[in-house]
Amino acid sequence: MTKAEKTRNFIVEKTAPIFNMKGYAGTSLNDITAATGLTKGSIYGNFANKDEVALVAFDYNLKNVSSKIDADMNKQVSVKDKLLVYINIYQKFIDGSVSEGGCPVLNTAVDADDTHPELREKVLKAVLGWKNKIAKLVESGISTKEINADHNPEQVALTIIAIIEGGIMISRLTAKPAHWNLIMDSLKKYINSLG
Amino acid sequence: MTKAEKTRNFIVEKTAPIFNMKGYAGTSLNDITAATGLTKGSIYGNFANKDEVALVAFDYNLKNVSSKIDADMNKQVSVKDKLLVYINIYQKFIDGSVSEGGCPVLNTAVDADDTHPELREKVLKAVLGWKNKIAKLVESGISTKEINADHNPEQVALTIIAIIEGGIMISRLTAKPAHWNLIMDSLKKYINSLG
DNA sequence: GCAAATATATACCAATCGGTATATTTAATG
DNA sequence: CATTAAATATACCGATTGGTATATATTTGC
Repeated sequence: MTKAEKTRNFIVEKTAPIFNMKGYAGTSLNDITAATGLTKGSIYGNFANKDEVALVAFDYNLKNVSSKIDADMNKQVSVKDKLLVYINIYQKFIDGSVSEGGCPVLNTAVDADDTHPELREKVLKAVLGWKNKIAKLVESGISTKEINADHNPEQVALTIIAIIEGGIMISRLTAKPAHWNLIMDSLKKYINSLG
Repeated sequence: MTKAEKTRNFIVEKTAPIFNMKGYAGTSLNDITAATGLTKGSIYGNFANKDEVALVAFDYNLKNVSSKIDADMNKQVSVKDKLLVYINIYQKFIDGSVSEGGCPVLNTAVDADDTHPELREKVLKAVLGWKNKIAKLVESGISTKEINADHNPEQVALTIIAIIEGGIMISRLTAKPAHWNLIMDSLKKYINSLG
């Protein structure tokens, strides 16, 4: 790994939490230089512009989530246990012990929806990929009779994502872990009702 | 209504959709003057600063939602029918036929969570009030035997809000009405399963 | 260790940011 | 209609915005 690649990674690591907390418009180049200790010249030597930093930072934040989910999910065998992994992982996104600022999918979707087409496209792909992942999981559960065949895999996927993301919004806003627990209890019941 | 009050309302009406779409940091004073056709002097003659415009704009956006919900809810008699009102109302927030930029609660919660304490406080109160409203509705449903007594009213309230807000995030991002319909179908099943 | 290539810092740019003092216009009141 | 009070526009402020040209360090490959 060359020096520039290291610096690029360093910049992304340091700025990704800021973009996740403050959003695209709310994050200034001054924030970026302050967080990295580098100068503007150094930032622009490694990135074309602020947009590129934001786009790569989103990828970083997303991978931070998905890699943890994949790792924990691979430890589980049943479809239902795999789905329940989300509950434990996302809990860490509320207290900030994993990624500061909460879920990057929710944050970026709301932030970029009407303002930043490129960023919007990235988070759109992330949500659709997430949806397909859960849907295929449900399909495999149906084929092994673990899940009742009368369930629509896409609907199950969208419902799970909605509860998680809505739950994150509420729990981070109210800062009450009890709220998260109650919502996740509903999600557990929903997942267990699938078959 | 004096001239200044009219102008104040005018400014709020014109800027509220912008704050809802672009967020606090993303909305500039240039946006405000462009949307109103007024000058900066006129804006600052009616508001102390950008913050005050944003705070009043949030109140306006919130009332825009809640008044419509209250009106439709009063037409319904059963608790379950009252809860189902949310589905029809919020559908209009996705295609933009009511408030541009989607749900102000979701937008402001995500936007202001880590950045704007005053705005955060406002949306926090809105969510807690919403939660209490649904919880009391569920309690009354339990007392009339319409809803099974083994349900936790607060949990039901939080779950409904989470599904709605998560559903809005997904549906606005993917721009697929089918996604909203599938998620709301799950919400209908959930509400109907209450008793 | 030396040269070439790369990476970082300095100093600057025009544009825009939120905000304000003051002049001018408009509206309310006798 | 005249006077006063309120509302709006003009012109400006310093600070900050994202971005760049160029000089200076720092690596890298030989």
